[in-house]
Amino acid sequence: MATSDELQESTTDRRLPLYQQLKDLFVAKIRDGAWSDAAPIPSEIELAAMYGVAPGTVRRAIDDLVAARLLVRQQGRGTFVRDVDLGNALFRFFRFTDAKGQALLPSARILSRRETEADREEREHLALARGARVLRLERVRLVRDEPLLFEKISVDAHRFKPLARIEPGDFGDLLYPLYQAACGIRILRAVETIRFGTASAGAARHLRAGTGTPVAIIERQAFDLDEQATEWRVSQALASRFSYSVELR
Amino acid sequence: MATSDELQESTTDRRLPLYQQLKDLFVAKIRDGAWSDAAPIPSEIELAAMYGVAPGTVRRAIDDLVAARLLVRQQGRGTFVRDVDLGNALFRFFRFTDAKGQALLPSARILSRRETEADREEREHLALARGARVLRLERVRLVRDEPLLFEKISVDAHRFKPLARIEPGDFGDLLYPLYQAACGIRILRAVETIRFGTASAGAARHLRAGTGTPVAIIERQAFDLDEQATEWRVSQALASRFSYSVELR
DNA sequence: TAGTGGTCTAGACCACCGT
DNA sequence: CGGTGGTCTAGACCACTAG
Repeated sequence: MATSDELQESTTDRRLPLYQQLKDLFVAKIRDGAWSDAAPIPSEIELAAMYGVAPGTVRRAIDDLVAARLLVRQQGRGTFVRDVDLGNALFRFFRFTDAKGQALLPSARILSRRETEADREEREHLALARGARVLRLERVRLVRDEPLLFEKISVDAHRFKPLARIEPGDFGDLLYPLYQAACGIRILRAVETIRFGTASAGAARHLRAGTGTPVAIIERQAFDLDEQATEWRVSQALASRFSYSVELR
Repeated sequence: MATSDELQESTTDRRLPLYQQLKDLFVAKIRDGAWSDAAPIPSEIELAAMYGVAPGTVRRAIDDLVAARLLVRQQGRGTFVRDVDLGNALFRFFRFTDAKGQALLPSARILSRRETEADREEREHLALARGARVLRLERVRLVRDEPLLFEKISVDAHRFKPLARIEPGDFGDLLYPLYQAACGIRILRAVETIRFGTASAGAARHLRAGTGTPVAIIERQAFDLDEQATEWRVSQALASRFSYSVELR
């Protein structure tokens, strides 16, 4: 059972505002799985009593984590750890659309999985040391059984060790829910860069086109809830069928 | 001088939470220019007294408008209407990068300005009635004096009437600050769609390339602070030099 | 009906800014 | 120094959910 000393004993910086310390503590609970999405987290009044702070202070911390998409409130029911699977998790990062701008619903097939030493580019984009090992995936994504996207995905082999023990056929269509379920890693944010080029031999084969066919190249660096660079992805899509939609705020 | 009756008399729905009504009222003040970026808005305590609510309620409303990028707080100084010009206004919507992913700093040159009847596409993307008139701009954006982007921009001629009286040479490099200064219209949000095609005759000429040269086509629909579709923009960029970066959350 | 989050109040004290 | 926003407290009552 948590006590009112837990805040004092935790590693959070005591010079920070109380609600910040609470946030750090709550994020740790989510990361470590102490709070799961199975049941509501303790009520605001309980949390206030646990940590010896006013309910308004707890509320402020929870507000921030709701804004950061880590928690969801449900009036009358409680506050829950956000389920990554839930709702439109797909369309948060998958921005491909048809010619009319309508979102596409893709499926996925893993082509290969291999552990190897990280190359220079991977070390750079995953903040790894020389000699570190990565897990590399190749994947196609299909819409109505037509290949739309060829992806090369790299992650830190050490952090993603559980992934080596799961059959690629059981990965499912979405990797981020898998990362969370199998490795306890939550992707919160990503940066994508789009440019145009010509298809590599591998991409061309899997996209059923000739080498040198025009493609859109999408590079993605994804970050987890500790802001650590966690996944590096380079995708190719046939330029002739490429359409990508994004909201700027 | 505002009185405590102003909330009751305003058009905001009185069934809404108080802080929501305050937000609506504050947004109206910003839209109408009653609050400008020249001086701080009234202090939280003053606002609470003006409208007969608790300071915490005012604070909640201001918090939301800060999150929506309409206001900025400055501890010890006051709260200010956000200056669109300020800081990185450019890079909020301009997502073009060099080959290394570094943001590019473009200038702009207006090529033409013309008022005409809206075509079907413009009516659709600007929510205009048949027969409505639009102001059409053509523009090139340059990086180090090299043309990077050819843009066709359409806005409601009626709402943007002041723009017809300003010399295009005086428009400056950024349109959204101009929209605000000249027309009191603030762009808050935009949706962009990227695809791949071949250059139109006009675009090719201004990008110094042949007709049919591969280009990236970027369509943008921009919305103002009332969520009204306000600007419709179709841009073309040489595919060979196109690079576009965006953060997904 | 009991318990949850949602709204709102009415203060206190602190950190920061300009004068 | 006085005034601003930043943090924090300690309640009240309402709206919603589940049993």
